[in-house]
Amino acid sequence: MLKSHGCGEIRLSHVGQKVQLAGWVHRRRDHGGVIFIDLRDASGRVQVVIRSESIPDATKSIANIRDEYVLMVIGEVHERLEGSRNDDLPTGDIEIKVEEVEVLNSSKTPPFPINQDITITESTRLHYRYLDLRRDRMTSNMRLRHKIIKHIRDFLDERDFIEIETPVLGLATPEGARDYLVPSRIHPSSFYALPQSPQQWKQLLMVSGFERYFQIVKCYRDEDLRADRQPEFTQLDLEMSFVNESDVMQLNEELIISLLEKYAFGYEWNTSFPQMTYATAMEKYGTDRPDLRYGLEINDYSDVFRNSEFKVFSSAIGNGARIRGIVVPGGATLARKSLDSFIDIARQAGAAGLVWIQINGSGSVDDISIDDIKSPAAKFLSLEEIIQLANIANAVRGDLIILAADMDLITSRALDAVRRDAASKLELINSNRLDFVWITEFPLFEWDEGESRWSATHHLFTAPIDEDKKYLDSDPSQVRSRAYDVVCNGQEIGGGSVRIHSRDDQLQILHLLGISTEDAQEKFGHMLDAFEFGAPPHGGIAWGMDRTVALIAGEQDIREVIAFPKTKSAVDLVTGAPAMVSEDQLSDVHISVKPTDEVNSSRDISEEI
RNA sequence: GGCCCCGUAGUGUAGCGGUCUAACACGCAACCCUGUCACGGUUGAGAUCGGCGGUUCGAAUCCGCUCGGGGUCGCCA
Repeated sequence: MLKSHGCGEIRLSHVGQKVQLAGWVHRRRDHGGVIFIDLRDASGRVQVVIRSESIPDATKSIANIRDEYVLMVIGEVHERLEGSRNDDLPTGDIEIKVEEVEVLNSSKTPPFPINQDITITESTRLHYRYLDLRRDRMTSNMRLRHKIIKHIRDFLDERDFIEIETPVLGLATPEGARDYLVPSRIHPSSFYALPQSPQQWKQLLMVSGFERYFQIVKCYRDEDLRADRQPEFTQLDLEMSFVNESDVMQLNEELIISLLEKYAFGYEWNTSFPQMTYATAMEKYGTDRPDLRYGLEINDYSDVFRNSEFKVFSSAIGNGARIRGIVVPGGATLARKSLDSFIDIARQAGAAGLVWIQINGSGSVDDISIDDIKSPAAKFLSLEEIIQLANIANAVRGDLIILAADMDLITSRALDAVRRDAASKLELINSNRLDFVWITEFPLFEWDEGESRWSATHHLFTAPIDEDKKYLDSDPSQVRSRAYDVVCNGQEIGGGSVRIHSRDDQLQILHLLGISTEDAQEKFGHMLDAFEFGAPPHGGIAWGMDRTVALIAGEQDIREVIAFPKTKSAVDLVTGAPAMVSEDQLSDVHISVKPTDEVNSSRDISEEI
């Protein structure tokens, strides 16, 4: 080893010892005759002091040392002089008096500062990701990620789970996300698909009798990216036999809480997670991943307007719509601009518009006069209606009521969007909270307008709730599933279900999804066959590890907890992947590529960043 | 694929039709400095404003296209 200690390990107890350290120059302070260098390595930082008089022949080369140079130093640990300690540094009580210095490598001036936490353009960071990862923020995120993953492995190991690796090269499946394909060299015209998740393998492992399996594993989906979505991402995949939903939920709840207790500093959370049905979530929050850190619940105010003179509302109700809305406490002070932006947001979500009502003045809402009301619909609404509305809504003066009239699907989307925007505008979000909730009883199917057929909401191995099986033939929309999602602060971080384990039941679902027996046998024959050999009842869950780590790290973007993430257009800026390959490589895998006019020479920019 | 935001020295920003031969901070270079820790001081170099085209007497500033980054909808079982 080129070092006897880590820079960050040295303490008062080492005073008097001779140590050999190696690391990077984090910062230097050159005072002429004495140079202070904060030397950084993976363990932390320590101040080393170089006096020209103690190393006379190296004086010149030492003066040339710059940030990010790699040094090896030998010296004695000294207690710092009174008054020159640094309380911000764990090693701040001591310093190293250098006797020998060796420059192991020099460094160009980095493209962005390593020793400061400042905002840098995403593309520059990604291009020089190896330097970005030197920065404290990324270093601590990576270490946190490691700790979390290790904790999960230990936790599950203690509970008799075993981690089993499953294939990366697999069979493309219909349904679900677009697959990443890998051409086969040995079998012309045939392709593997990268796994969207090890779903089928883990179910087969249950048939094999392992009973408790998990895997921390990369999954791949060729879909468009988001701040919380990468084309390759990491799942904690887990499956258990002889369980029902509550067994899986309870175990995972324990796991999450044990993680939070250890790593989620500065946050508060519920010690047991509430459960909410999908129907309730949609009714109260307009979404299946509600953010419970604030109120602003959606309510139904149709009764107030059933016979209203305001035809926009009353006729909508006549056409089967409902009037739903939220009360924004203190919203009466919001400026017109904010109110207009709510309308924009609602329109983007597909609503025709919104009606907002601000209630001003003081005193009981029962004494509201028309002068207290500010609303574009003021002249269409009667005072009685507004008073009735305020009472039902528990609104007080100073509040804002936002109403939307449409079919539930539309009002849910619109009010969800407005609710989130209002919460952030009025700063109602307590950022110290982690509010977890289980969402249950999802619909098993959703109607796919584009393809005019039913598709699986969760995935096609999810079991229906027993009492709803009677609707499978008559009205699939009525069938609820035994699926559950873990949602935290408005973000889905995991989801799972109790699975189907009988061949007949599975075939029935496949048929309902429009998959013929023949296709079913071709694409899912292995599952159907396996179910005939004593498949145990089983269920499981998969968590988005990137999202989980980001949540605990307090990061909004999963890129911040992934060492080498891809850009929004799925490009790796470090290596430039994806890129064209040689004709030889293509011919090996029996592929000929369509000539493209604009064979992108788009990689040019990466050189000059 | 739709909509939206961003792109100015190495980095982060300012400038948003003429006074910009582009400003500020950090960084960088040189010199000075033996106790600093975002060290300090003096001096200096460095961008033609992502690219292309257009409007205009005149463009970093307006318009179009394009490239790149990001957000969002679709999509993501």
